[in-house]
Amino acid sequence: MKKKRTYSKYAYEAVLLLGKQIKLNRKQRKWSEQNLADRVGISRATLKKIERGEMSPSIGLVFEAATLVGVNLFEQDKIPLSVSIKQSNDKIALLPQRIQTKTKVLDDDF
Amino acid sequence: MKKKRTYSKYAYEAVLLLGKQIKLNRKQRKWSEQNLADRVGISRATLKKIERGEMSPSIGLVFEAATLVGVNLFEQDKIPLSVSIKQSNDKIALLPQRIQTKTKVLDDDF
DNA sequence: ATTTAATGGCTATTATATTGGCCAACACGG
DNA sequence: CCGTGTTGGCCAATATAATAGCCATTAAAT
Repeated sequence: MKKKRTYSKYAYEAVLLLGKQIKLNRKQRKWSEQNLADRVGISRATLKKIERGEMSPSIGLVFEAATLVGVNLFEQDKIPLSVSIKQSNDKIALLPQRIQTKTKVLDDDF
Repeated sequence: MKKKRTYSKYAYEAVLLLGKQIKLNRKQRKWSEQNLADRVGISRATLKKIERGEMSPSIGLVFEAATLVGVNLFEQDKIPLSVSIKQSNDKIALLPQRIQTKTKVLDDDF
């Protein structure tokens, strides 16, 4: 029995778009599925899932495929990813390290 | 025995950046790990892998988490993803449906 | 028209992700 | 300072992804 998982429409579309972009770039480079799969180090079956926009493949494999065909993740162009990572780290450091939930029942003990 | 897989530096950084952004946005919303994990419908352990930037989680779960905390995938802002998907489709349609590899040995049979 | 290889779909097997649970450390608010 | 809940790490069990391999179809090149 399969566990059915639900995703938001936006997530579905984002994964699908990424897959399409990979397929497009692969074709523009005139690489066959098998060719790209070999470069990424995965099976052709998995690559097909990726290009089809399925939710199951690991993000590492998807991003690696995207990288190899030259799809711009984050379209930052200007800023290197390493810099963006550092910026995120800095912002995170400014926030409290732990979240506080007020589970405290104030006067709800009716 | 584990199979070791290699990824390009860019892919590593892209996954890591996405994880950082998710963590940052989660904290800005004052959601605990458990809170976000519940919303996504995954375990806290998996969410931690996502925020740590590990390559193994499925792209569906990562993108769903990103979506729920409001991380802009593709930062397109202007164009809806559905439109971008269509554009990709159109471009793909213009390309030959199959790739041709010239395996033909022309005069290399020395 | 013929040949070659790319693509799509399927299955069984193996590898790996995901889970749930537990523990320890500690940050935050009272 | 105390209590509570967050966070981080680890493990065994289970669910699922990834693989290899095969077959059928058909686009592309000769």
